[in-house]
Amino acid sequence: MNKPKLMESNKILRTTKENFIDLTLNTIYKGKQVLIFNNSKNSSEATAEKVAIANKRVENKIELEQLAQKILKSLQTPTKQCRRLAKCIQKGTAFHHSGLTGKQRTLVETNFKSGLIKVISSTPTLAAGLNLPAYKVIIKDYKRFSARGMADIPVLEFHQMAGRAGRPGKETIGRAVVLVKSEEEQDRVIKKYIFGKSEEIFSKLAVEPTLKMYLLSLISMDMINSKNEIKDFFKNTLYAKQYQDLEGLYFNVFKILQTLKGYGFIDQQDDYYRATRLGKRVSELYLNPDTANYFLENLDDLEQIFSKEIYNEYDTYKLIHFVVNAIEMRPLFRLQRSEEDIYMAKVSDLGDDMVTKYDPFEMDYRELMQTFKTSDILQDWITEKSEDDICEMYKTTPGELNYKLSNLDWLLYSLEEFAHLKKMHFFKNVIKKTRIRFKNGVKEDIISLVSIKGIGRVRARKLYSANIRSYSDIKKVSYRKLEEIIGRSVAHKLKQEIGNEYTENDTVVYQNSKPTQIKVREVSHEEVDELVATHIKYIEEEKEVIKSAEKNNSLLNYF
DNA sequence: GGACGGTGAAACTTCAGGTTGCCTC
DNA sequence: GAAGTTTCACCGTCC
Repeated sequence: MNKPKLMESNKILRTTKENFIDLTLNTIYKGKQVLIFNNSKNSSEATAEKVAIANKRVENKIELEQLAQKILKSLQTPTKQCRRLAKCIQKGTAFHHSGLTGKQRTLVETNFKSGLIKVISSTPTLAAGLNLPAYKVIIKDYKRFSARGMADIPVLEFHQMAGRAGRPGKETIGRAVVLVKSEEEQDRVIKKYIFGKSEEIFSKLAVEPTLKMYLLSLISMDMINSKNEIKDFFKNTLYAKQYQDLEGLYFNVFKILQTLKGYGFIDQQDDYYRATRLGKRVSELYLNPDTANYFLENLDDLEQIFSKEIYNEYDTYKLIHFVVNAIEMRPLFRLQRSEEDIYMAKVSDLGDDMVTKYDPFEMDYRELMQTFKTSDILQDWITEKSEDDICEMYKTTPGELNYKLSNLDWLLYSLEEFAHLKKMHFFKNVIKKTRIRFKNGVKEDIISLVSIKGIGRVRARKLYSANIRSYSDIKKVSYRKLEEIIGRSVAHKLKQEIGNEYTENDTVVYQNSKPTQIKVREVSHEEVDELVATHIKYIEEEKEVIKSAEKNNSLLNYF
C-alpha cells in the first residue's frame, strides 16, 4: 500500500489526487466544517459527491441516515437530484444551490449549523444572503461563464465568499483558500482579490422598469405628490449624486409619470399627482406597471377564450403562455440545443394562435421559443407529470420549477384581482381554479379531491381512478376499500377528518355518541353532493356577512 | 458473418441567482 | 475554460 504523502507547503495529508478533497478531509477530520464554492450547480453536486466518496470517517451515521430519508421524502416522488443529495448526506456532505426545494435547502442549512453536516459544496447562493459560516472556505472556482467566455468574478463577490470563513463568537480564526494552477495565477489572484479595490456600486434608478415601479409606489403611498416634492426626492438620490445629470433624470421621471397616467394608474390635477384605485392595487401587488397594463389591456381577449361553456387544456395553455410573457417570469427556462427544432416548429404552429403575438422589436426569437418551453413545463405540471419526469425531460430541477410556480401563482392572483375589479366573475373563477391546479399539480377533474386535507395529487388520482370522485364518495366508501387505495394510516386520518368512522361492515359510529352500531341509510351520490353544496354555500354566505360587517366596523354587532 | 457489448477518443453542450401577493392550516 | 454528456469508431466475443 502507498504511504500517504504530505504537501510540502502546509502539511496537508494527501490521500487523493485532488487538492480540494484533501483540504476538505483534513479539516473535517479535525472536527471542523468546510464550505466549498463552485461556479455551477453541476459542479457543486460533483464536488460534494467526490468528497462524500473519499470520506472514510463518517460520524453520526444514524442521524445522517435519518436526514437522508427526510431529503428523499421532501417531494412526493424523489428526483434524481434528491437521490444524489441523500447519498451525499449519508456521508456528512451536502450540496446547495437554487435547484433544491426550499425544504431541502432549510434541511441542509439547519443541519450544517447544528454540526451534523460537515461539508457544503455550493454555488454562490450561500455567500449572498445566508448566515452560514464555517472554519474553512474553499473557493474552487473564481471564474464564471459569461457572454464573453470565462470571466473573473467581481472582487465584492470574492470577499462575500471568503468572508464566510471563521465563526464569530465560536472560533478565533478562519481560513479561506482559493485554488489556482500556477504561481503566475497565484500572484494575479492575490493582487486582484486580496490587495485590489472592490468594484464601485452604481445606482440602478436610471433603469426604466425600476423607476416606474418606485414612482408608482411612492405616489400611491402619498410620499411624494407634487412636482416639487418629486424633484426634491430625486435630487437626493444616489443616482443624482453619481451622474450629476438632474435635468436628464427629471425628464425621465416626468416621461414615466405620463406613461403611468396613460395606463390609468395615476391622476394629475395641475402639479399634483395621485394614485387611482387601480394604481394603488397595482402597487400593492408589487407588479411592474407595464405588466399590469399588459394584463389589463388583454383581459377582454382572455375572457373571450373562456366564455364558451366548455374550455379545454389548450385554452388553459393560452392563459399560461399569456402570463409567461410577463417580465416577472424572467429568466425563462433555458432552451437546450436539442430542443431548438421542436420549439421552432411549435412557434410556427401555435405562435399566431396565442394572445401575445411575437414582436421582434420586443423579444428575440430564442426568448420566444423559451416562452413556449416554459409554458410546456408548467402545463405538464398541471397535467400530472411527475416532478422527476419533468426535471429529466426538460433538464431542470425541482427548485427552479417551484420558483417558477410560485411566481406564476402570484401573477395569476394579480390577474384574478383585475378580473374581480372588472367584474368578470366567470373568468375570475377560471383563474381561481387554475391556481388550485398549479398549487397541487393536478388536472381539473380532481380539484375537489385535493382540497381535502391529507390528499395530494397522487392520492387524489388513485381515488379518482377507483371511482371515488367527491367528498361524499369518500364518506360512503368502506374503510377497507379506502385502505386498499391509499394505505391504512391515511385512510384512518381521512375518515377522522370527515368526522365519522366506518366499521368494516360499512356501518357508522357517530362521534360524540354512544358506540352503538347504526345501519347506514342508502343515500344517492346526488343527494349527498347536494347536501355538501348547501353546506359550502352556507359557509360562503357566512363569510360574506362577516366581510361586510368588518367593512362597516360592525363585527361586534354581528356576533 | 452478424449481432452485441465494452472502451475510449472526439465532438458537442452547458454553465449563478430568487424581491414581490394573499390565504389557510 | 472546463466539466459533463453524447456520439461514433473500433475491437473482441459469442452464437
